[in-house]
Amino acid sequence: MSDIRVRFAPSPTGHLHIGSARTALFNWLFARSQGGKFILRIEDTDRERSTDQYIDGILEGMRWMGLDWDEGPFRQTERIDLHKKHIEDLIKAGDAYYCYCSPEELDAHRKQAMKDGKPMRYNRKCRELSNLAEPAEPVEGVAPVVRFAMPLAGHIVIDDMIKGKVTFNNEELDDLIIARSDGTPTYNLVVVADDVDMGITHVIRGEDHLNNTPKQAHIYKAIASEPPRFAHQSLILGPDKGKMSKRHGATSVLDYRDQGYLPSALVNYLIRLGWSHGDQEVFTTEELIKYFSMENVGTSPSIYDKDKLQWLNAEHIKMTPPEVMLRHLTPYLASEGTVDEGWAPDAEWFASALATLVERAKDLNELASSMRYYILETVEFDQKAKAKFLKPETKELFEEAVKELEGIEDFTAANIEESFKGICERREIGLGKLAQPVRVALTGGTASPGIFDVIEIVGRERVLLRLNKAIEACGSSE
RNA sequence: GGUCCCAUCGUCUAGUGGCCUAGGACAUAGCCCUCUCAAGGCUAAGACACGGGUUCGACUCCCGUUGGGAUCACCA
Repeated sequence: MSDIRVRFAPSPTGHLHIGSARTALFNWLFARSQGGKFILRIEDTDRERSTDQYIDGILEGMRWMGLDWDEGPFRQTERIDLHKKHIEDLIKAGDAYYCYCSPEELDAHRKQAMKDGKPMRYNRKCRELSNLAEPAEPVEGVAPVVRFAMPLAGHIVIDDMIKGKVTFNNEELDDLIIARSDGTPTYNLVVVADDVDMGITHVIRGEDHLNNTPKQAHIYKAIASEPPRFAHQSLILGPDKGKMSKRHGATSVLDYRDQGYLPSALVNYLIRLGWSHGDQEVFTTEELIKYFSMENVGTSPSIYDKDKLQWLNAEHIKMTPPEVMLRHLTPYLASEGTVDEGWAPDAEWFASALATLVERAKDLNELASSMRYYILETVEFDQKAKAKFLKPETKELFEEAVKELEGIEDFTAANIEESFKGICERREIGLGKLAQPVRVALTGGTASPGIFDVIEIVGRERVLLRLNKAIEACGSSE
């Protein structure tokens, strides 16, 4: 056990984005590998855009990925009194001041600064007016915001666990708003206050927050606390090196679930984007916990590569034990109505059926649809396959196969193979001439696991039933 | 534009001054295996952005250039 405490703090203004999920994962792994605590906090201070529906989605996504939290979920909006107290204290201490500048005024300043090629910072008009000791003269009819008074000179060094030492000049830092004119606190105050209050020791987040860090570090100091350690991970980019967006693939974690990805595969992929352990590519989540270390986190942004994710998914499908796979696969089967949620097949049968399928499935949707011909009573023929293989002249072949299969004593793949090879020898045809039509008869299509395995797994009774249906489908020669 | 970050095959990366003729993986191409589809095996092609230093010696350290990214809200 250690005193390490990290947090994941999503804002519920959208789905659990793949990039946020990666941040959550880094935090979670750091906590789990160091014996620390992982805390979930919902940053819902943006009342306009936050919804409970998004919160539910985020929690669902995290549960699906297996990112369990030790404390929370806390909601920032429930902690608003604490935040307000901090703001009052800051004002009293002279670290913050009221600002009566109107949004229009500010906007005009920004535009002018942009035009002049100057930094777009607040001009600190009200700070000078208030001289920090006394509040600025209230302006009639204007509800003020509260700004944090940044140091005007000197510099601050952030010793980032990933990026190393990053230096910022204090004069570059803006007097950011910590309370809106309606009195509600804003993000930069709230994160710091909550992180202090929750005893967060390490802040691991996306690189897009790096520029906020010096400002927050000063707020930490002002509310009498040492800043935590920071670790800023690089971002995930789309294939065009721009921001990862829907054009590049799914951005919501739950979409990956729906597309048939195994959570362990997504986790594996996401962590390998910017972290490595020698030449190893495939990791179980347990291995990740064992090997994860901040030192091996990369510094450069990485591009999302769907192909590699897909490959990893296939690898994870191959290595997931049957009993775990059953749990993951059932919802996909159930959504097609193939089985119901409580499906409990014979464990041995399921394991051998799965073993034949696992080598050829890229995702769980594919796996489920192949599984159907093992589960259902009969199959529907693919029209093209039927036209090509279920011909009148095939009838006779099927009839012989039926007779042979009826005669096999021990209905195993090996015996079935022997018997089928006998048919082919007698008829002087290649195995393919027999296997393909039978494959269509049993699976409905032209691609499947080895035909002898299929026959064994489907079982004699259903095989004969389907073969006879196929004979009917062959029609008669005319 | 200011500030900050980043820079090895198309992509993810190994590499911490000599082990580098730069390794692995995905993707690509060819071959093998084969009852279909996969999986698998083998092989091929493919990178240190550029320019200066430092050093006996730079992919590795320093500086600059170029290129990419992030950020600059009464959003988080």
